[in-house]
Amino acid sequence: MTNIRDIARLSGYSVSTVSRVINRQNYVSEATRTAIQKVVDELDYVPNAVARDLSRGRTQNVGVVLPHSDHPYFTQLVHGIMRAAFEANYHVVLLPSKYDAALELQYLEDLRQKAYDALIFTSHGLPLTELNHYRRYGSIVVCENPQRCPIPAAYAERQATYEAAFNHLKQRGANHIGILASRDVAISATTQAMVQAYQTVFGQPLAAAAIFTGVATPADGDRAGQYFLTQIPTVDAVLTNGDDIAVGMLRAYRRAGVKPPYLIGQEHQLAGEALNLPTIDHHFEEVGARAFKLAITGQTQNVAIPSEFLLPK
Amino acid sequence: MTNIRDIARLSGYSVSTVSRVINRQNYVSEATRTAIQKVVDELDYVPNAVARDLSRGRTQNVGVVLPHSDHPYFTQLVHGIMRAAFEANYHVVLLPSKYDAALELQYLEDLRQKAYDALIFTSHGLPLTELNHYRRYGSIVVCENPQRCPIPAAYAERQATYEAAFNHLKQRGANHIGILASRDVAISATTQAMVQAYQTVFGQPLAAAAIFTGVATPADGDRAGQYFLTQIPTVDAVLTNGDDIAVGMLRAYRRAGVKPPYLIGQEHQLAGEALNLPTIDHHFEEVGARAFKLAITGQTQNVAIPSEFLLPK
DNA sequence: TTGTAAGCGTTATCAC
DNA sequence: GTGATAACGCTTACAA
Repeated sequence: MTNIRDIARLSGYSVSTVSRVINRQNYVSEATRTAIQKVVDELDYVPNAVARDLSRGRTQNVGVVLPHSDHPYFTQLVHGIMRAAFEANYHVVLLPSKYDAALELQYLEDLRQKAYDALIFTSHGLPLTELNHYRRYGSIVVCENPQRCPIPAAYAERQATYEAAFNHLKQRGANHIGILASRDVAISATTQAMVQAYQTVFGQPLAAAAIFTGVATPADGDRAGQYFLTQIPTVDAVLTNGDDIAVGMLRAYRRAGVKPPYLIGQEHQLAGEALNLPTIDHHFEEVGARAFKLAITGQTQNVAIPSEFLLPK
Repeated sequence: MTNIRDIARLSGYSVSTVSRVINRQNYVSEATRTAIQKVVDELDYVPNAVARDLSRGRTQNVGVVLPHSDHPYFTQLVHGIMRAAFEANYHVVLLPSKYDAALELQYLEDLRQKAYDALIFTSHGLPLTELNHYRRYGSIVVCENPQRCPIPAAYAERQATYEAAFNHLKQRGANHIGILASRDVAISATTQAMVQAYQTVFGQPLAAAAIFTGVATPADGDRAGQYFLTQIPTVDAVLTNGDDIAVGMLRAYRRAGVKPPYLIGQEHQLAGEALNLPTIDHHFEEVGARAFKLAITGQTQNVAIPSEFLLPK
């Protein structure tokens, strides 16, 4: 592989002059520039990107940790991150984690090894304090409300919107409500927000049996439907964790020939619109863009983006 | 920043011995290993990832060029690529292109500069011959049928499936058919496949007016609906380029209070299932995984994955 | 305007 | 088992 020293030797100039030419800097005479460019062209030379990164001490890479890549939460977030990263001349590296603590730790170690300038956790299994500990090695941003933990964060402000959704159900006269969630209330801030909003609106805690967790795909929604059909048939309204998931749930009721409960979706996907479901738009693209900006500015700051409760048109 | 030479100096051993310790290699005495490890721990030392990449001459990065990241074709493809990349210990770098030739060229130049070990084009604006030209600098794979161009490719074999779809329409007695496409028939192999399938099934070319292009989002589907409503009201069946897009198109008819034509979707999304639309599953995840494998093995080979025409259950 | 030389932090080869 | 030293390929003070 031909390198900058080869060009220097063959052109008869020094390495630094060659460097100036390939980086289009000043202080090079036109004649010199032409002579060096000629050799560059002849040898089909280009500078090595990795050597540049090493020399500069940064990569312009931002790692994005994703538990899974097939959920709208993550695709929307990634989309927002990419838009902002592109504008700032950064590259987005996708890091699948499956909520595996060992993997998450590996990515933190990669940050420490300067493989990325910053790391964005769209979600995570490790405790926030653990993530926070790695901030000494590089910028880290999470996409959730970090509460008392002083770590940079951009996230959807869900509480008020969940309350609006439950108020909507209350006004419709729903009196036995279920919710669907991705992860258990003990470990997920999102699930906590839903449960908390229920309590605020209805003045009493949500029964544990009314919370169906482990839901990430339409097929899970179907399972949830079967659960409510058989275990809690009196449920008359369900706040699901995705329009797609609501559709999966409806499938179970349709199969059973039973009138489904009133469903509210999330993520503002098309499947919901097709069925005229109310939904919640969390504006995750905006969240992603803001997360990226925090990541490269390195400010310890929290940005909350308000969600929106949407009734079908 | 503490580096391997610091560790060598402080531990009293040489750089090479330190290197052996941090890379867990043999030929190091237990005592030496312990002594060096102690200094490593004290100084909180980790090797620099970029320096390693430079020294090794490769990055374990694969770049994935995406015209846009919000279309199911791309998300499914990326998902498949990520799965395969993860298994092979590669990292996926997302490269947005918007079909911009200058950007695509930039990414090819990045490959040439060894920023990536390989590049996957999920779609592209540049001619295949141009991409092929850059293969001398690194592995390149496209996700379409490259026809006569000898470039590695993994793609969905659509022709037979489009024919199945048109045959389905024929049997239902449809006699005025429209199609929706992302890009013009002149530049898109996908659009060509649809048009060609129509001709094969119906024995005559599809009228140019029956092809509505520039469709990528549900809103575009809505526009397409308005077009057919006002310009070609006799259309009684449309092969759309996405379930989501079909839903957008239905919206236009619903607004106008007009019975919509019979719609076929694509991508096997949930929106289609909600409305009982027939659809086409192109198995893009599998395509992505195969594309990745071609990318790292470097074989000049074409892999065609058959699509599937699906009637609603 | 150009050149020298010291980084950047590893890995790999070969000698001892 | 261990160590010198040469790559890897570039950027950037600083000197001339």
